[in-house]
Amino acid sequence: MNPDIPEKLLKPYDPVAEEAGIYQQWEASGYFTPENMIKDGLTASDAEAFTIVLPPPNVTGHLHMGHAMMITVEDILIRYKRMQGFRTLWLPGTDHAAIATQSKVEKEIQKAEGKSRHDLGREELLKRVNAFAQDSHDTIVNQMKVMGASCDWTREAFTLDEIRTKAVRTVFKKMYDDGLIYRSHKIINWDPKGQTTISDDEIVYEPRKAAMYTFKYSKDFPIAISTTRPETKVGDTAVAVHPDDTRYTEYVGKEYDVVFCGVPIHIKIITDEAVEKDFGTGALGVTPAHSMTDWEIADRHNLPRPQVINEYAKMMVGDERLMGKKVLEARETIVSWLKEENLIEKEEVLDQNVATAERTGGIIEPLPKLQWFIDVNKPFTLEHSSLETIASGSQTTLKEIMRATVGTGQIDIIPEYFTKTYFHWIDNLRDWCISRQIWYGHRIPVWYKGDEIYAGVEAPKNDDSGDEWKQDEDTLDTWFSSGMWTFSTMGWPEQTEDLKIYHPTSVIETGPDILFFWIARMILMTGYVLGDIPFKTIYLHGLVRDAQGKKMSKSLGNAMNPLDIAAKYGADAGRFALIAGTTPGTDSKISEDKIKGYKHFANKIWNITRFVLSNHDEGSSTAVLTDSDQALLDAWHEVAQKITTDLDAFRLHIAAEDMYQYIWTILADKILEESKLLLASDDLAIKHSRQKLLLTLLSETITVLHPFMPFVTESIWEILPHHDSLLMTEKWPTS
RNA sequence: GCGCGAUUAGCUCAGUUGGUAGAGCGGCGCUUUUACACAGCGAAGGUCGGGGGUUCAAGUCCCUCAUCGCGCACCA
Repeated sequence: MNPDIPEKLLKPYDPVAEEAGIYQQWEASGYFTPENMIKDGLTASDAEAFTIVLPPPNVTGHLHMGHAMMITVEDILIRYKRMQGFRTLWLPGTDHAAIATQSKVEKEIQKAEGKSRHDLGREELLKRVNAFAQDSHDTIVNQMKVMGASCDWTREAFTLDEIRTKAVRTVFKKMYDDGLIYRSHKIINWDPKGQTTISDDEIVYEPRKAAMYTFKYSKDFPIAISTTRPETKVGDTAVAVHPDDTRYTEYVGKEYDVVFCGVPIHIKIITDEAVEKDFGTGALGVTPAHSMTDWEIADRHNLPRPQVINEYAKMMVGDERLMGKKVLEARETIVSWLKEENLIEKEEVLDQNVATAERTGGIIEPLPKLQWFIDVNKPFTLEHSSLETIASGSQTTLKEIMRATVGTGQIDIIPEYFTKTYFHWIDNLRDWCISRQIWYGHRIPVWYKGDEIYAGVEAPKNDDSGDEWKQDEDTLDTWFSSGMWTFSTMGWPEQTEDLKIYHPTSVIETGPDILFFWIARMILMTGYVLGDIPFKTIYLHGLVRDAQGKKMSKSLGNAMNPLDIAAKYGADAGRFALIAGTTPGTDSKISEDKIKGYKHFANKIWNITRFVLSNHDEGSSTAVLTDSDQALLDAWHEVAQKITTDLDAFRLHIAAEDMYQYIWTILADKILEESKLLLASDDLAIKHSRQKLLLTLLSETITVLHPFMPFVTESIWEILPHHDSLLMTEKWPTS
């Protein structure tokens, strides 16, 4: 045995013993920061930039396998491009995640101390949330390092820090001045559990059985209506029928006064296209204040919109039977009243989707409220535009910006078929409600004094009049600040070098579940603020499911922690398992068996190294390859070229598979096996040629494998002869 | 209701522009041979969901049906 072989190479590969030390070396080198690569001549100073901003994980706890997938894909792309000589920046950060974080902390406090946020007060609650967020942040950063993420930690950002706050306020003011942000009293999605408004996208529909009652408001009322929510009927101001529905023509335009369970209501019979003739009786009891569709009908017919349900989902009209009752109790009361009065014509059970709040699970109660909105359809002038289909100085809308940039070659979505889903969403997009009645987040930068309103980056100065400016109590939807992530992370509104060099970013990589929440909003924000795209390619990975195909979740107890995987099988094995056999946009299953298989792969490479090094002679370095050895090297180069092509086309899974195949079945099973004979040859030319070939193949294969399995490859690199530098900064072997 | 995806070996999945079906895991048999039993060698295993069409040629393109999943809309 060659005496130069390090002790550790004689044993099976031990990832746990290697990985932490390797990461420290990388970090200490400073080469995650592209400027340091340039300073040391490892990247050309005029190299083209390649940038990814990390989708900031929510500071709500720790990372799960979905994050692990995201980090793996991004780190592969980043390490690949860095080795190819690009000026490569991976910019990390975390998201304060407003409602998600606050509701999590509120739950914990409620559980541990039995206190609500109102018992604590704004200041104390924020203190607690901040402490929790800091804790989560530290956990998350540690997890990312364990996974080998080569991000530039010197540039780390937080959606709620000082620089990002300035960016948020600057954009808010600009939109406000352009009339794109407006305050209006209109119907919104109210979450009675979280005591806040939420946007349409934060609603999750849950299928349920519901009783639908068909009845008349009173014995004398001519038309029967159907509803699953009789308690809202005290807020009705009209009955609408389809204009083509001849059954009710004689009543259209007439008005009726009735007393409905003690509440006097005034009903006008109207026609509206929104009504479906075939549903129920074909007549719709219009409750403007508590139904989105009905609100719009009321708009068209100028109907009154009395609010009858309050923010606690309790009745706010009627006598003692209704007033102050929860909606479900009120429903029972009204149903029994209808029965007593003999007004019910039909009672049936139907399937219905109940709107619930994504974060709290509360049942959404649509009600009118004074809130802030972004107008997605209002024309404005886009002063400076780099967008291909919108000229500088021309009129456009936010919706148009979102539409014009995708699918035109400026922004590509991978997989491509998600482009359709994206457009479908835009077609149905309504104004975006951005105010939230929670405390953790960016407070709305608007101040009030009497009838005066001031929107600005800083609070207005108080004068001597004694009246003080008061800031709006609400905070902004968390996606308002994450929508600015690609440029707020680079220091905007300052005109920084980073913005010039690294923006627009190259790739955004995330799950399809936040295509609308986040991706679309980044396109909106960046188009509006910079007149540019935020990224060129959207890479959507699929959901990571457990071995049975179930969604991983804490409550199911099937969640895997990336840290446990790394401790058991090594981060490399976990990374490889997340890529191999998966395809963008498609859900994948992962099991410990699969990960174990790739731990074996890491060990295989380790053993190949042992064989190559223990058969190596220094004298071989100047050897000339024999024709057959040269042919083997050429064959590898073809494989490497194909892997390069696949990486460029974001076919990471194919590249990974080819790498695995080549190393195991070609390099180990064939080349190493036949080498045993050749290395025993007395012909030094043959022997040295083979030695040189083996060392070359080993160096080059671990170089190409490095983006996928950075730890084991770096570990091997440092024990190969003549290598003082880090593999991480090595040049990619193909053009 | 509209749209999107999936359906390939026992299991998990690849298969880029149409050119004689692939991998991993598992199972089976053999092998302790200058790396590796976290291994090697070998064989087995698929009418690529059903049906129809285009083509010299279809897992791949078109139509249709079925099952599963997802998104959007409706949700009176």
